[in-house]
Amino acid sequence: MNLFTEMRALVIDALEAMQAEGVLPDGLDFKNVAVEPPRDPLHGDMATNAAMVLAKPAKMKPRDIADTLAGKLAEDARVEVAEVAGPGFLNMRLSATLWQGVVKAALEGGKDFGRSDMGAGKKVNVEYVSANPTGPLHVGHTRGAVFGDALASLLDFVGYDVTREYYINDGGGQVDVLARSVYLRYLEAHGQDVAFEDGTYPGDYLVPVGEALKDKVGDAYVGKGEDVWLADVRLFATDAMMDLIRADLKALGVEMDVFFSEKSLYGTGRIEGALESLESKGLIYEGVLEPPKGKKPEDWEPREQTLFRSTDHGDDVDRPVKKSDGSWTYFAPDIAYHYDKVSRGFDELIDVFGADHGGYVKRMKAAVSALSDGKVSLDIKLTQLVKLFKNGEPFKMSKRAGTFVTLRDVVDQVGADVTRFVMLTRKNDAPLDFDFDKVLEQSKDNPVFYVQYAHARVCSVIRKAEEAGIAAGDEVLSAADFALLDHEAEITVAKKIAEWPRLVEIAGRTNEPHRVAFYLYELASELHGLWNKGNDDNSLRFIQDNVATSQAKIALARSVAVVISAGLGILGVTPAQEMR
RNA sequence: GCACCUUUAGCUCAGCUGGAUAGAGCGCUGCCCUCCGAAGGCAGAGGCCAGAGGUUCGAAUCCUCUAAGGUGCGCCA
Repeated sequence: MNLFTEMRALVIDALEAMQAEGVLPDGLDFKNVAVEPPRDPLHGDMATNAAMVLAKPAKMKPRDIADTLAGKLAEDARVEVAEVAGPGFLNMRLSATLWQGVVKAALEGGKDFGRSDMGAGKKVNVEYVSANPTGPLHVGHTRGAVFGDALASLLDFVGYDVTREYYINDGGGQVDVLARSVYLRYLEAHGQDVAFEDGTYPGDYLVPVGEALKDKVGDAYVGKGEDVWLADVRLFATDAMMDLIRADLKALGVEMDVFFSEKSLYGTGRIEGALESLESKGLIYEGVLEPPKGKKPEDWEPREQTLFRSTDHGDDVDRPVKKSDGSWTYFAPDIAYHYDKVSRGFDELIDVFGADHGGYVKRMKAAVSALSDGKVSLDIKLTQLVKLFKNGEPFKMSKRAGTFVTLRDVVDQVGADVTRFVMLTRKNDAPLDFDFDKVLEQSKDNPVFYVQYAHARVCSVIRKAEEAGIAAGDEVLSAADFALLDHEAEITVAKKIAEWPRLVEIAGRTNEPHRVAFYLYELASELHGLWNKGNDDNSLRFIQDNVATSQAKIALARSVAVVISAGLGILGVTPAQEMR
């Protein structure tokens, strides 16, 4: 139930009636007619731009349209006042009954209040994290993980059929490096002194992997050449790393539906198949690329390569799919992977990358556009850097100094809930400051606390009410006499709740889960505001002498908690029952 | 050199995919607690929405150009 779409329908009905009466000409396009909350609440509860949008095509003055429309709208019981203002805005003030009904709807809807069928069950694939399986996840991955996961939940909430997916880069050279590094740890486990040279991973996290390898194969690989052990150790090591990564993700509350292995594309004809598809469209050719201007690599030599004509689909230059020695570039399996996603019947694809992969956006979009003949859309969301702080001081990460911060470090120190919420308090493409101390602060400065506190306060009210012998279960509350919620301050809160169904649709349409976090902050602020008014005005306190009045007021508070809980659910955060 | 992202109050950031007098928190100024709901509350000051053009009834939002910062740019994935 979205009150704004409901009222928009009413406006459209009225406009059509005006057409039937000959007041408005036929053949008008109502697409741009919007019903929105006005910026200034003094203007009313909802405003429509209908008169201004239609003035030109109808060859009429905005005010003439608006006057007639206002008269029609005022006939509806839900509309208290409809008046024309400014350049032709039509402001509506809606009846208290309508807002009181929102409270009831929220209570009855529970965690599903605001759920939408906007996505119409379309299949969408959200790919995120996709970190190389060479070590534990770090802070940058954490943001991508939280963002992707919240986005997936959000899309589910607005009616998409969502698949959460992780692409394992286990096909390239870096897993050989991993295997060699594990081999060194393996030798170490056998008591040998080893040196970690450039091009190996010296991290401690491989020590147990080396030991586990020793447990598995004994000394079979000691003193042997790579031809004997590399393939086996590579598999062993990537499996171990994926176990580690899966555990890291789980600690953060992220669970994938699909782990897709890059390796599975090799030697199975799948890369060839994807490229054949492009070739059949005439998008593959042999050619020589121009060197990048300005900054010319010193060892640049023109050479002929197999190229993908991505410029036909919006890219700036064509991209190589084969190296000069004939092997695939990293882009080729990427194409094959997205071809696979298209083949699996997804209507929409979303990739979540770190901002350092911004350069791949156009070529991936070009590939998906070419592979699906423009039928499947690909949206790529880039997550910007996370800057770490401790006590307000920048915290520099350095692998050598041992101050490299992993996902696990963050979750262990501040918890998954706080981590997730904070990571969503910025737009994905804006840099994020993360201060280990501030995020745990229990004050109004801290949005995590502020929202959690609002939820906890409601829980506390309900506990107190029940102690006082007032029934306050959801079933009882949904049957409360909502007409008792007649104070302006209470209606204001109800109006904020009414925005929730609209908000999630906007957030879903723009693929921006941070909007949920900001909304929750505003909603929490409304509750705290009402609470504070109770300090001055006893009649605004939730628990009153009269049971029916109490139940109505508690129902309002509870409806706030319900929406906070649903919102936090989308963000993957557990609502707090009490603050400790 | 090119592409993408960013630029909004002193600071950190929202801003509904074009709407009315651009918002929030912090900070600042001034009020408000003997107690019953102050881990606070109320009020106020603070803006050339980086700059310049354009599109239209209407622009922080869309287009072009410029400036500053960031990320990338063929045998690394």
